This record gives sequence, structure tokens and C-alpha cells, in this order.
Amino acid sequence: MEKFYPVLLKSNLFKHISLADMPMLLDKVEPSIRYFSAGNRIWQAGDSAKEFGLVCAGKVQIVKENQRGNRMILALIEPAGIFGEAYAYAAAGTLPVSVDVVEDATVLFFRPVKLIAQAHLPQGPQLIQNMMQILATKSLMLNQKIEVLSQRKITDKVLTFLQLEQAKQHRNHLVIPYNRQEMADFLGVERSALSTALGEMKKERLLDYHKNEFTLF
Amino acid sequence: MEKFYPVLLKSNLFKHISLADMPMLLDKVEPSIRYFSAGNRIWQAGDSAKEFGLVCAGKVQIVKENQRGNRMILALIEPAGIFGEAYAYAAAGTLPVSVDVVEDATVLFFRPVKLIAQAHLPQGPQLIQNMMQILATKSLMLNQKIEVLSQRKITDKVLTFLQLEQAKQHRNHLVIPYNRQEMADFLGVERSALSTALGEMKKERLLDYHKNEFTLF
DNA sequence: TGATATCGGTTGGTTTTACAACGGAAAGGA
DNA sequence: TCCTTTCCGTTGTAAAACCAACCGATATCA
Repeated sequence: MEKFYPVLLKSNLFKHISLADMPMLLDKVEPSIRYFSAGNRIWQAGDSAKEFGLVCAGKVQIVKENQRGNRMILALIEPAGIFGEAYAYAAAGTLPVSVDVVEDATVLFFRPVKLIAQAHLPQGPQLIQNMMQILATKSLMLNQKIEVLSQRKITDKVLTFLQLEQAKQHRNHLVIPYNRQEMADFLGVERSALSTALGEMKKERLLDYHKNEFTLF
Repeated sequence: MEKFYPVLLKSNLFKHISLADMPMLLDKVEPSIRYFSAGNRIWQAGDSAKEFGLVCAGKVQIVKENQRGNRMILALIEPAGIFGEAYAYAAAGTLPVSVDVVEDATVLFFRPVKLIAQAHLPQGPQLIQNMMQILATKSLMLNQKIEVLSQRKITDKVLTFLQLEQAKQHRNHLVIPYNRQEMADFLGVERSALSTALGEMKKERLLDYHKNEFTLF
């Protein structure tokens, strides 16, 4: 467990917690540690998630499978990333997604109540505030995605998306973390239609771009 | 303040808290109470929200205004409802929405840290768990909305939407809380296009409906 | 170097949606 | 009752997006 302390301290859950406090905290919170091999499934859609996971090593994927069997990758979780927190804390219903192991992974699972129960410790409030911030920030992200998806035309989706990115990156020249196909998936449109729309927007001098680098005018 | 206790106890924030504990809790948490007249604006997009609101009486609206000045109603908050919690706890950035008073309103404003600071009280963990559940449940709701909006065809949006409602209501005969225009707004499509799509789906025996009552086959 | 794969742009035909306009049914008020 | 408003469905046309296929550029690797 000790060898993962550096990763844990980098996670949002243990932000502003000092290394010295970790042994005691983990002893109280009692996360369970589990190891998974690449290709295995951690959670199956339909399961009820009573814990959330923190990836210490390896990589896992959140995937959604529709009726016709094709799977869609919703997120890639890397070390220090967490997953399932909303389902664990909402304490309602079953998972609409599955979690697959991409690279051999070590995962810590936390019980929501165990975290809340440490409130009386000196580090308790910080831990709780971190957890709240994680949940709240997620809501803001989802809100932004909804704003993008609510646009009916591709050009409006693109502009909304880029303006939100711009607000995050604080500069006119944007590097976005997607290739065309991924960007199209995020916007909920066809790749070729996105390419066409981008070309027209460049012609109309709304923006300029090269590969995944964009500039808004 | 005392006269609002019944409303407060009905809110998700004070769920499972007993009336007897309220005076002490509110004394510690120190919410500020403010009164607003219909037509006034509580928060303006661009403000930074360091508190969240709980509506004790009256009604307020969350509205989004785009560049061209037309406003879109995102939510109607009634007594016992809360707003701004995600922005308050994320402690980041500025509001992308405004909050308007529809009917003369009394609102309690809570500071996030003040709530967390009560963790040591007997009722503290319950209060914190409530807050987490509020944030987490909101994420799940937003996730579902994203699932609907991600569908590219109107019929798929309708089916996804109705299937999710069905999962909530646990029966085949659904009563949805929207009229056509509102349903179209939620799905992100034209009202008339929605009507046409519904008509075709009825013809294909995918579902039946009358006004806002739906049955899935 | 040649073979292969990935990525992004382009094009043309097809499908779907948007948009605007109209009409009928139902509800509510004067 | 009449008038007005609201709600929902229908229609035809225009606009937009989808979809499949193809092409060239670039990268990777044997």
C-alpha cells in the first residue's frame, strides 16, 4: 500500500493531505485493495455500486454498451483518477455502464460512509471538502457537455465547445485533447460532417485550425 | 425563521434531521436569510457563487441567456428546492446562468464550509451525507440527460427518454411532467418534428400516447 | 524502401430535421 | 355565448446532417 502514497496524494480525494497523515487515515477509512488483469471487467452494467474506485496503477475504461452490442468508450481512468463516485454517493439504482481493465490495474475501493465517518479527525473536513469538490466539479463538467450537445447545428456545437475550452485554457490558441473522430464523438456528430463544418468555418474566418490546434477569432 | 422549519425538513438538505435539532443546527450553520420581490434577479451570470440557496417560500427560475439575448428556462425551483450547490462547492469560475424571482421569495443562503464545519456534531454526518447525495444525484440526472441528447435521431431520443422515465416510475404507463414544447426543449428538437416523430412511432406500434401520457410497447 | 495503417479532408446521394404556416380541439375568461 | 389563448398535429419546402466511399498526407515498421 505504501508505495502508492505518491499517487494517492496526487488524487483529488487526498488533495491538501500530508504524507504523514496517510497511514492513519487509510487505517481508519479501510479501503479495500484489489488487483485486476488487462481485459477483465471490474463492474458490469446492472451491478449496484456501493463503493467507488481510485486507480493506483494501470488503466481502466468506462464503457457503455447499447442493445445492439456496440460499445462506446465514455472515459479512460488513469492513476490517481477515480470512478463510480456519483453512483456510490447517490446510493440509488444500478450502474448504466461497465468498467473494463485496459492495463493491469491496482484499484482502491472506498465506502462512502467510511469517509464521512472520519469527519471528527483533524483531516476529516479536508477529506470531505475534497469529496464534495469532486462531485460538484463533475456536475459542472456535465453541465458544459449538455450545453454543447443542446446546440442543434454542428457549427454551434463547435463554437460552444471551443469557447468553453477557451475559458478553461485562458488563451486564444487552443490545443484540444482529441483527434477528429474523438472530437466528433464528443460533439455527437459525424466525423466527416465535422470536417466539412470546420472547413466552412475557417473559410468564414470564424476560426483557424491545424489538426487539434484551434484559434478562435 | 421558525415558520420555515416544515419546509426545511422537507428539503433534501435536512432529510432525516429532527425538528428538535433545527434551532441548534441553524444557529451553528448561520445561513443568511434574504427576501426578494417577483421580477428581481438574485444572481447574474458572471457572478461568482460562494453560497448556495434554499428556497423557503416563493419560486425562482434558473435562466440561461445567450449572446442574442433570448432566454431559456433551465429549471423552476419551488419551496424546499435548492440551487447553485454545484457552483458553491466546486469553488471555481463564475456562474453561466442567472437566477430570477418568479414569485416573491424567501431564500436561505448557506456557506459550504459552514456546513462541513459541523461534522463533529451528532447530526453532522447526516447533514454531510445529505449534501453529498444531493450533488451525486444531480450528476446522475445530468448523465441521463446526456444520454438522451447524445442520440442523433428524434425517435432514439424519445425512446431513450421514455425508457429512463420508465425505470424511474416502475410501470408501463407513464405520465411525464412536460407538455410538447417542454418535451421538445428537453430533447433538444423542434416541437413539430417531435409531433411528427411521435405520430410515426405510434403508427409503427412502438408506443402509444395521449397528450403527456405515454405507454411503451 | 516498400507495405500497411491512421488520420483528416472531400464529395455526392440519401435521410432526417428544421422552419414556417395553418387548422382544429380544448380550456378559460369576459 | 363569444373571444382569446394554448396546445398539438399536419404539411411542404429548405436546410442540415448522415453515410459510404475515396484520396492524399503522414507515420510506423519490417
